Amino acid sequence: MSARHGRDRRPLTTERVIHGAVSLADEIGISALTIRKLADAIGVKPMTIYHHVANKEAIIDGMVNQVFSEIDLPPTDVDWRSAMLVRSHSMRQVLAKHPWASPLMESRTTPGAAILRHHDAVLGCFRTAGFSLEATAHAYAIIDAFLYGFALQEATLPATGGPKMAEIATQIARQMSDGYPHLAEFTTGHVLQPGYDFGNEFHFGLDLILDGIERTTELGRSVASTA
Amino acid sequence: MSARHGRDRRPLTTERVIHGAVSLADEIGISALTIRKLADAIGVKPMTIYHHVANKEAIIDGMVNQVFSEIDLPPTDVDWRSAMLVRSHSMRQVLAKHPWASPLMESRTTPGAAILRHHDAVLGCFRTAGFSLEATAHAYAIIDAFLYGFALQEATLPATGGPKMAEIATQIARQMSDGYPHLAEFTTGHVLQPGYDFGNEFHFGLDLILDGIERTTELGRSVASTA
DNA sequence: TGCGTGTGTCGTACTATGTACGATGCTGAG
DNA sequence: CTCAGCATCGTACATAGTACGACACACGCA
Repeated sequence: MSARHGRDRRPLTTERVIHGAVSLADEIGISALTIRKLADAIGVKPMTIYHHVANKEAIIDGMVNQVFSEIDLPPTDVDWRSAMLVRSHSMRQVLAKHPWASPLMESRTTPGAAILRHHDAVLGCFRTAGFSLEATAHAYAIIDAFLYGFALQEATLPATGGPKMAEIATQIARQMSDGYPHLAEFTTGHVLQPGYDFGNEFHFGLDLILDGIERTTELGRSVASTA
Repeated sequence: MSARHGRDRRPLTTERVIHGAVSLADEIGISALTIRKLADAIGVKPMTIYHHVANKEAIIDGMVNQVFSEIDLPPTDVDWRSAMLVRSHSMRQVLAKHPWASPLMESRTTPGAAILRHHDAVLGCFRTAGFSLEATAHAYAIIDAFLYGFALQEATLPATGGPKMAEIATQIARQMSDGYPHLAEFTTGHVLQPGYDFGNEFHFGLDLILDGIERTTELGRSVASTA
């Protein structure tokens, strides 16, 4: 604890501000992240922070950049599908660790180095595999839409499988049994079942999308259409 | 203008508060939406609002509920794929009209009637088409992940195709031509090309996903695998 | 007709937040 | 030892959400 809040003799750096902000946001959420609490967490007074960042927006920019830096880049020594599996799973993991990040990742107008490096690596993965620019755009757009959207959904789950969720859902289910029959059926018959884990939907969805991309890039090969 | 800010003799209602909040958020963004500005917009003093809603959170809840109510439900008189096309395109349109909504749609812990009705209708669409509960969960999860994620990406585009975007992108491209070669290539060779429109990725992605779902539900039929 | 009652509206004010401004203290070069 | 520069901080202001109580007006009843 004293390490956490203790005064550090070394001068504060921008990195320490950003790292502290990310950690604090992980704990209390981004909406509760205030300059004063952040100052407390890193052991300085509020105004000290402004000697290292221009304003709170710059802190958010730095936080997003750090999140990107935590995502594994697609490996260059395997086929594109394996590479995208690696980076997608890594991205899901990172976004689950920082639930506040998903809505911010795409909304930064001043991207940092880690963001540019990440996008460059993903684009390079597709291009190296022989994707046209258009096919690359298609693939990148749908994969990232899925990743961000899934992270958004996953971020709101109250500790998947927790007992409190079951209790709440049961309560809700009772009220909606008439009026929302399908919702009631789905909740009691699937979501509240013992083995249910929303996270499993990730693998299904990602495989489906990668399958689809693979198919569209195989136009020259002998592939049966679904007609 | 006098209609906009003029005092309305009829008593204020919760609906007027919510509608005003949605309109104002569309104009100035959700982060700039304050109680005082909202009060101005609907022609009352700030504290009057609190006679009709408990707090700002309740306003957000109501706003999300209204957004859901604007989304067309999947029609019940066509096949599931056509029905999902209708509701997906409607959802995309609504989320594009309310760019602030995407991050909030899935984060409400107290869903309103329109939200429940919407989810019930979508679940019913799949169940009526013969989807198992598990297949329904798969389909719903991946489709909504894509819809939310795409809306998130689309929300940040600075007026797709606008001239300002091209200027900015060109400036960025110059700086990143060394260090981010693929990003530079992609930007100048595709994004900045005349006919480019990110919105087109929506149809590609949605079709790919619906194709994939269709395939997984056709296990009994004669479909050639990609082996 | 006059009067209380309740409902919708508002004025004031308190707390929390981002952050501008200038003061203070420490550190290293001469 | 001195002093200049920089990291740190104290104070203060504008704006945010909203608690509390006052006010106005319409309406049922004597």
